Amino acid sequence: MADAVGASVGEVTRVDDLGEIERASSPRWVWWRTAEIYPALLEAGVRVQRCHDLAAVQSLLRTYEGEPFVPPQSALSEPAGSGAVQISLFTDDEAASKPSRRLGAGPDGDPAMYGTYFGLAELRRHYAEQLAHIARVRKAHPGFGLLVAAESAAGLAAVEMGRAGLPWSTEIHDRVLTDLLGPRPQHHGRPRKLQVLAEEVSALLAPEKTGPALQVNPDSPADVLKAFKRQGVTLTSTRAWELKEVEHPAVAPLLRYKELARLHVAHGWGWQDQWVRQGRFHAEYVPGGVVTGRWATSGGGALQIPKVMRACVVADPGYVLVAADAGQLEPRILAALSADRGMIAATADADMYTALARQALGRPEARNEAKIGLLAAMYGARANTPAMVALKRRFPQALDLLERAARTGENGGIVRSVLGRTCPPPEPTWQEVPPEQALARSRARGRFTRNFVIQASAADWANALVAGLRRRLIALSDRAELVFFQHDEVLVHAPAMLAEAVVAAIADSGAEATALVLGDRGVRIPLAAAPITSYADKN
DNA sequence: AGTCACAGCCAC
DNA sequence: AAACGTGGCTGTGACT
Repeated sequence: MADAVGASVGEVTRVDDLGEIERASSPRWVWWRTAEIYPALLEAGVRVQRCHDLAAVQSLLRTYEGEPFVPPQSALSEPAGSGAVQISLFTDDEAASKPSRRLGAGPDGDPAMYGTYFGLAELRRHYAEQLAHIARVRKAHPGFGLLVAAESAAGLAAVEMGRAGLPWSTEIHDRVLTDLLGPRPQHHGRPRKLQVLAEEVSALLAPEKTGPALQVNPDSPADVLKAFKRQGVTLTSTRAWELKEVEHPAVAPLLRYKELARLHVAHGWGWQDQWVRQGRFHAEYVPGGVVTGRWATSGGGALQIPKVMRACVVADPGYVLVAADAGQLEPRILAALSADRGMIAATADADMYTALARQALGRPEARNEAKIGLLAAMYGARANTPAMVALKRRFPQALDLLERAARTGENGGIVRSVLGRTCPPPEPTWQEVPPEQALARSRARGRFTRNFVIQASAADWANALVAGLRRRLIALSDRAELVFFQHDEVLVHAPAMLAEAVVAAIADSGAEATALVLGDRGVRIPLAAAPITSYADKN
């Protein structure tokens, strides 16, 4: 693989030379898409400190500046403090979908060594154009430069995380699955305990027939609805919360079946075969994969690991996992964005919801009402609970920010995160529907923009956290690795003797993210890091 | 045999 | 308690 990346145009730049340059000056490498280039560099042993991901930045700029310009896959580096641009170019024959010219055979006549002659000048022009655009955007949104840097850093962190993998004990995983489901079935098919539950459900819903074949397939909502109907129970869906309201002997085994079936199909042995190798769960992370700037994953479902499966995440012998999450990140972000003095004061409390309950409802024990009320306000609930009314009275500025974001969306406008990420505009034809649907669409758009300002700003903060933590971990040790990141929490796998240093690195990164993203607004975002052996031990 | 919308549940 | 934001993923069932 290393050979496939060491092509040249003009002056020769081999991957070894790239490593030399990186070690000597740690330039900001400029390239088209981190996910396409960086894995090969890591494979060749080159870890990069900084980059500018043109594709990622392009998508940040898209809602500010016209149509995207799509350059070929290439890379160049701009050494710090120098006007000269060192050029290297590496690509492989996956670039064949774009116009390319073969540069020559590799060491063994390997035809995989391709490159593009025309790409570099355009790439440099594109970079220059982006810098100019960024400078313009920064005049209105001073944080935008930070957003660009954090987004690019997140891309590097994501590739490194996917490569390192999350420590995953297949032994514990097998044990958890066997305890819950019975032994692994020989071929595919239901494990024993699932099969027993399925037969029980079927017998209770269709008692008139018996036999090896199921009369009711619990995986089929239509089947289940029909069966309940025959029993005189009318349901509008087979959702768990609706089934819980029903008194029928089949409900309990059906709910248990659904719970276990979910684990089996989504995180069972098949999942393990596909995604876990040599004790590591390797997922592919996609920073900015969500419109709000949150990360997504493609394959493996790393951002939806069920809580019961966290027991499978264990540190290697002699290592620890240092876990940290930002408690109640989104309401703290709301306090900062709105500069609501009462709500900012509440962020001093480790449990912000108790502080909100005390201030708005006069009862700290009403914590849960306050929590639900505020989350509902941030998500755009249709119903107005008493707690929401009380919150609005006590924290008018904060709730008003949400209302204004909603109005903007309802009117077809766009909103931005604190650092200047914009939400996508509505489709031009979004209101070309009957009037009653137009209103529903407008409301839905309002809920989206209402939530966007919070979720996207929280993602800004989290990306700044990841960028700072990555920088500190590189300085600390190659053996302290970021192995998991999920919206507002991080997991670092490190030698036990580095535990305290990692704890400090996380705390410092959190404080830095808060200062950089939210400025000096007096908002506190607690980020308590603690070394653990198993992810199940967190909190 | 592939594609797609939908239902439902997992995470935050 | 009810179904209100962002996603990924899987089986079903209708379709080509």
